[in-house]
Amino acid sequence: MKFEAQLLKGIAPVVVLQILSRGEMYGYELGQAIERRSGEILTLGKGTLYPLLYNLEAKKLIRGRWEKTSSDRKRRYYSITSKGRTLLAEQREQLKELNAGLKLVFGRVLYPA
Amino acid sequence: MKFEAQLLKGIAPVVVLQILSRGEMYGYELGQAIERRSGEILTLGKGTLYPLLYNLEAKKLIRGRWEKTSSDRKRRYYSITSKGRTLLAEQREQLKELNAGLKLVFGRVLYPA
DNA sequence: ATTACATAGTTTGTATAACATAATATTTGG
DNA sequence: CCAAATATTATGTTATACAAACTATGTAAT
Repeated sequence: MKFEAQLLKGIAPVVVLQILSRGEMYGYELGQAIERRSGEILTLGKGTLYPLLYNLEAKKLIRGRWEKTSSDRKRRYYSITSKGRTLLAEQREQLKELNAGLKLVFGRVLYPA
Repeated sequence: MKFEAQLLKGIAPVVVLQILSRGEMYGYELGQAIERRSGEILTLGKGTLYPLLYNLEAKKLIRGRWEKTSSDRKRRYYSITSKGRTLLAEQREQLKELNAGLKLVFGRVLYPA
């Protein structure tokens, strides 16, 4: 689906960026937050979430730092970068457009009056 | 993203089923219809659309038949099956749910009051 | 008439998203 | 002490969506 498909397949990264835009978080916490903040509708398996985080970090959209809790429990905290914020803003625009397109196709069925 | 991801990656099939639910169409026509009915927002490349149609037909969600126009121009017309309608109804429900989840995550940013 | 463009469909190869699963290791509750 | 929850890493699989190349016909313009 043209550039919109990129967004569709890329819905997970946008959600991650959106959640991180509110503040720093570590992977496991982020996974929980996605579930909680979406009303238990969105869920990212760890096999999806962690590789995604590595990928976003490699692209410099987020930045990670290690922290040790009481006695050696290691956590990697991620925060969104300015590059990440820029992309997030763009993707939200595209999400809006996609929404408009779906609304046209599915009409009242999907978006009741 | 759990079962929702299936839907996300599977947005193309749902769109195809939705459009076909209004009446029979052939591949090329369907491609045009998707663009037109989505306000030029959604686009399926032929490298995506045709293989998708073969796949949907193999799953008996749509049914195809050949037709020849004036002088040997061949077209394959597709219509949705009852199995396809059942799936479409289910997927629309999931699309609705997904929408609810995204609304919670992105709030006013994406869905202005 | 020839060129060019739109129509119509098939096929191949590629990138990568999302997933399940297994492995490793720590913390907390019963 | 054992089980469950926490926390991260790594491997392998499936399927999407895509571009691009290919075949072929219909039509409009030059």
